[in-house]
Amino acid sequence: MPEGHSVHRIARQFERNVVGRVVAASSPQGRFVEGAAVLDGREAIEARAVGKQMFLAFEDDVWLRVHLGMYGAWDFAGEIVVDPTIASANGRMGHTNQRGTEIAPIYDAAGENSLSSIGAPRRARGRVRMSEQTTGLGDDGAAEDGGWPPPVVGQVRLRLLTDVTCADLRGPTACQLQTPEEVQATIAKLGPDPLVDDVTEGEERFAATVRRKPTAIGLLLMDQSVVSGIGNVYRAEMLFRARLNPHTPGRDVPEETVRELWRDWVRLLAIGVETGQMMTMDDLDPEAWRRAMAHRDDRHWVYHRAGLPCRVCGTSIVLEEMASRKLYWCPNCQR
DNA sequence: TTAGCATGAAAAA
DNA sequence: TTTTCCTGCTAAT
Repeated sequence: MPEGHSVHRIARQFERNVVGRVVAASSPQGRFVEGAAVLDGREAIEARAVGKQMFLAFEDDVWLRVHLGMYGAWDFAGEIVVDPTIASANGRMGHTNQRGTEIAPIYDAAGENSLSSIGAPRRARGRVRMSEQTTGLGDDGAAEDGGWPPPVVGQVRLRLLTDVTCADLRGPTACQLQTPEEVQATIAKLGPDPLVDDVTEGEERFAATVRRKPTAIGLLLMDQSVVSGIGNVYRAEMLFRARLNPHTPGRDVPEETVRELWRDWVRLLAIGVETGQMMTMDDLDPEAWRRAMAHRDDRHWVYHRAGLPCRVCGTSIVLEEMASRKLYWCPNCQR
């Protein structure tokens, strides 16, 4: 259930482990057999993330578009080259066994192969390891548990196998092949992404869009055509950080506040990509931060805190449905 | 064993 | 605005 930061990390993972290699593609689940057949035997050329979507380019202008939706996840196994920023993230956390980390080796029953999952928190357990040079990879012929390739577990829509890395995709909302033109069309529909677009131009686009809409800002932040990558957690947290009432029509939000929202997203996304965590209480002092991170439910200002006292004013955090998604906010701080 | 839930979005109405 | 789809975890039974 990734928001934008996770998708950028996934793309980074593909760049390090899959791009530049020929893949063996298959659809163990059977629901992407034709697409897998097209990809099979092609070299991956490029990985690109825009908002919550990832695009993987292969030889001969064949592109794979993946949107994980709420349930999707990529599981990596084998010799996984982990981005060095993960080390700094872990160092900052000060934990070796935290929950909620997006890249976490998981050991199978044999205790040999390591698996790493990015995307859904359901896989986010186990120890974070800095050096991912995995042991236990059998020779090419080995097909037993703990061997190579790893056994298929559960519903795997698409498996991309290189000589040393296995990437399994499960539960995506979208998984399709596209032409370069179709990729461009998909991207054209998306609002600015701070890690894709020039941040100054992005700010102008975002501000111009928001300032002419009568729609509630709480809806606009979730609208991927307005701004890319923000999901339900970041929405709630950003509105609180801006002390902004979610129901305020976009056109009524002061210009400077709109721009500050964009700059906050630029900041939060960068932190999220670097750490793999949705750090929205980044202004806490180190000790408070340590305490907050020790408990999964202490990480947010308002998200998932319905009925609990606001961290700033003590008012009970409100939970309401907005466009059939849960919205958390403080009616006192966010006027 | 089952029901309910989740960091999403497109189609249907 | 409501329904539908995608998957797996967890609390309740």
